[in-house]
Amino acid sequence: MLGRTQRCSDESGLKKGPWSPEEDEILVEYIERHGHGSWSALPKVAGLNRCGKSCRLRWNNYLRPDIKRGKFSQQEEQLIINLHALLGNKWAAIAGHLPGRTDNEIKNFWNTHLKKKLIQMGLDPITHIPRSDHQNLLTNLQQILANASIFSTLSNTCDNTNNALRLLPSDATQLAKLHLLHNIVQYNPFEVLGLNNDSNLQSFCNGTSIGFPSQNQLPNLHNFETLQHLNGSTSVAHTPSSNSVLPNQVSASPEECYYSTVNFDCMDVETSDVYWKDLIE
DNA sequence: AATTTGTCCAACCGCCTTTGT
DNA sequence: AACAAAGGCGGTTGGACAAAT
Repeated sequence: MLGRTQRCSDESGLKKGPWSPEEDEILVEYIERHGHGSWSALPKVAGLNRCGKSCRLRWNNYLRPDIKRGKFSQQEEQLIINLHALLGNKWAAIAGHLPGRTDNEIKNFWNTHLKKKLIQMGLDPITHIPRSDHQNLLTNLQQILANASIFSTLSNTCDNTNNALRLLPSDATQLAKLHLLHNIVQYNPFEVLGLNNDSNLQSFCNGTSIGFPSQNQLPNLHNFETLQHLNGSTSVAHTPSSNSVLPNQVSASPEECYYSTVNFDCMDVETSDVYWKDLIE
């Protein structure tokens, strides 16, 4: 409805722009004493020449006592990337999982740091999957092969009690190849290869299908069940191939964790299966 | 030293949703 | 059910500052 929300700028004489220390003091003092109550009424009763919306923003993004300041930690960075892969640009929802951080702060951090980081890694910052345009194909290839190398190293040095995370070097290479194939054809490679049902996949794994690797050359697809399950059970708009077996989450730092299956091992309790399941439900 | 370019982030804008009448 | 007001959210902007030329 046109004009339903009165804009701050429409209200004559109300101050705009940066807040002065005096204004901050008035706002903080008022809210500490009375709570914010109705934001639209607050400026008048508190004695501020601002619109309510501006006061709410100032309080929520800057003056609130529980706001955490300073650099984002590696864990926070990782969490933002993973949450963004699941939720997209739902900054408020993402902020809900990072105590002390505001949606504005996270949004700014994403736009100035994380987005560029993903692009540098050859990943689409919206979908979190490798970019498939021609300009990025070679970058992708290099990236994927590098990933394969580090992934296999990581797999072999991982905690031996976690068998699900152990991959042979050839598995990692094979995974990289599949990943690349996925990029090129822009479809789920298992679908393209006719491996999207159990019996075909079984024959693929047994090496009875023509021209493809035998069982011991395949990555342990079981590792991706969690993500596959999550992708399949949500309507997240940013998951172009919802039944893809390839993970679409990336680590905050390439040198640390390459795929989310490994990330689960690197991250704290918040990244457990139950956590993610609850999150998207 | 002066100018240009790039980066960061607080704050604004406009749209959508929720709530109250 | 219809409407209006308020709250909430995501996209964008513009000014301050730093780095590069």
